[in-house]
Amino acid sequence: MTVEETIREQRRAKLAEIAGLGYALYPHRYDYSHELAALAAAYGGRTAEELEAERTPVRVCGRLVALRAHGKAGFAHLAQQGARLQIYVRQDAVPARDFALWKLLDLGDFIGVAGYLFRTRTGELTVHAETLEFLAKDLRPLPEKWHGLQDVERRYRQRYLDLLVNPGAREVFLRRARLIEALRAAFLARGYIEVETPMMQTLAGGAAARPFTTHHHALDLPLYLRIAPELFLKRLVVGGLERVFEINRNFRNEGISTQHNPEFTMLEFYEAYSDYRVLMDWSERLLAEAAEQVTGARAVAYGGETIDFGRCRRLGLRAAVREFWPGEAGPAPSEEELRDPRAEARLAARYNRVAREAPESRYPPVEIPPVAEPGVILTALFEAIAEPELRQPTIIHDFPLAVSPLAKAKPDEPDWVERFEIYAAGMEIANGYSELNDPEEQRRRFALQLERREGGDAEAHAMDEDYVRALEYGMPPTAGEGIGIDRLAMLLTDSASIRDVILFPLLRPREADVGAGNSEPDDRSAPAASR
RNA sequence: GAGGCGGUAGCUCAAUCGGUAGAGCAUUGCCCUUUUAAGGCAAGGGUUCUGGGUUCGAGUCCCAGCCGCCUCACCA
Repeated sequence: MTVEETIREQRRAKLAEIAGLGYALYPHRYDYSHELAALAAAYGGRTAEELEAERTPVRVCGRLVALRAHGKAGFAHLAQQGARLQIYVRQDAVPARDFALWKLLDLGDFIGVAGYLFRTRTGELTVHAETLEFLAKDLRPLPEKWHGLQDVERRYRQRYLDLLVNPGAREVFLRRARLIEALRAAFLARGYIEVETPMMQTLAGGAAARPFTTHHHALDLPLYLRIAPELFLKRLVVGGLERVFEINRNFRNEGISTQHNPEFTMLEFYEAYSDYRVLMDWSERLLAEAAEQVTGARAVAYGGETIDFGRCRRLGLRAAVREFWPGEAGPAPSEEELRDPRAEARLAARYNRVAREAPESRYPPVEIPPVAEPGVILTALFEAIAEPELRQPTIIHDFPLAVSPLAKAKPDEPDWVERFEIYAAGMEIANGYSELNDPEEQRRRFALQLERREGGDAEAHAMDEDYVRALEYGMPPTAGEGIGIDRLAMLLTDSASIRDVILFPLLRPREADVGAGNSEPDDRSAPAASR
């Protein structure tokens, strides 16, 4: 028998003994007078003398997270909602039955304690127990008490343990919750309404990505998990919901990395009668305020850097290529060169010669297709050269039309669109544009995508006839944007991996864990769905 | 998908050049009525990720596999 099995047997035996004392093993409730945090807030300032004079009666409950028995007495700490409180149990102050229970308690068990407040010799606010209730048993040993749970894999697979023993993990997810709360409040204050659009779609549109496929039995209908809510949200703008936002999951059937999880949370929003300039201004304020509300400051520490959301630089895409052009690849291209679509392949070739020689792949080579629409190669150059260098919050604006099938063209430059992306710490965290609302033009753009799709590009957009029809009913000038919540959460929690800000990131299931947690097989999901 | 690194007791970690797998916490027993990493005495606990191979001898070296992490590719 392993140590763990031994402990489980021992604790089951203790559970039987607890039953023998007459306690319910899984009672239904405990009526407490204070949550632990509230109790500390209310009485944390009282002196020992005041507490002694008041003898304030309290009823508290929580999980035992520290246990120091001293024979005929003992101390323990209860934990509840992240707060801790010490209790003091002595044989001559509690009923004999409760003291027998005390002797049978293990770390991890849940109990309720009624007693009065006092301060110990060392000054700690403590409940002097007068009665104990048994609430629930922990049959398995908790991870070690001061190193916590270090194994990264187990932290992800058994997040409950991570949350239980690593205070930092709890803080990350509290911050994530505060971030979403702050963003939601900001949109509601701006007159937006929150909506939910289909996660299962018959056609996965709104982004360039490979979708997951699924199937509806009753309708015998193949379905895709959405890669973006964009086309549905804009249908709502057509329908007169002129300021809408959605915070929800997108699913993209692509690689996993420190910045990519197959399901991720996106805040996407659209407002009528605005353009991308309005959204650039608004996004800047939104990010600064969110950073401040979540972390207390606009400048946040991230991986040894300080990312200051209080200042957001703006840079054209072409200007960014010029600014970060590697010196080894010769002089940076001129503005005119960058405006010339025919020069793109030549510039990329010049860059690639350096990229291939650069140490440690600092500069990844870019692909140069034999025929490319204007701006495609330039965008690839931008991503290779500039993106990793954009450490401070930066708005990159104006993108090639060829990589933006849903964005409105710039009036003075038909091959370019009114689009921007926001970068911080080398990551793309937002993408917005003036929405294309000309149905004929949209149909042409879809047709171009269709050609690419037929040419083997699995990520090219499909034709969405209903979306074009919606546009034909008329969509006001509109601007829209998506903000990657997970990546923003990474920045605001100083997390190096997206998995650290997603409670249950996707991992390959292990045989021992099949049927548990997020690796649950399909056939077991049916009863849950019918609840 | 490719490359690099890792997997030792329930947890956190050791183990020299290939030579008897250890420690702390946790667990069990005894003592202990103001401790807080409580303390003292004693005890139990190992498929060294899995399967092969080399060797007198493998946690250590070699091969294959599994899982994870990092980098790259794809992407947001």
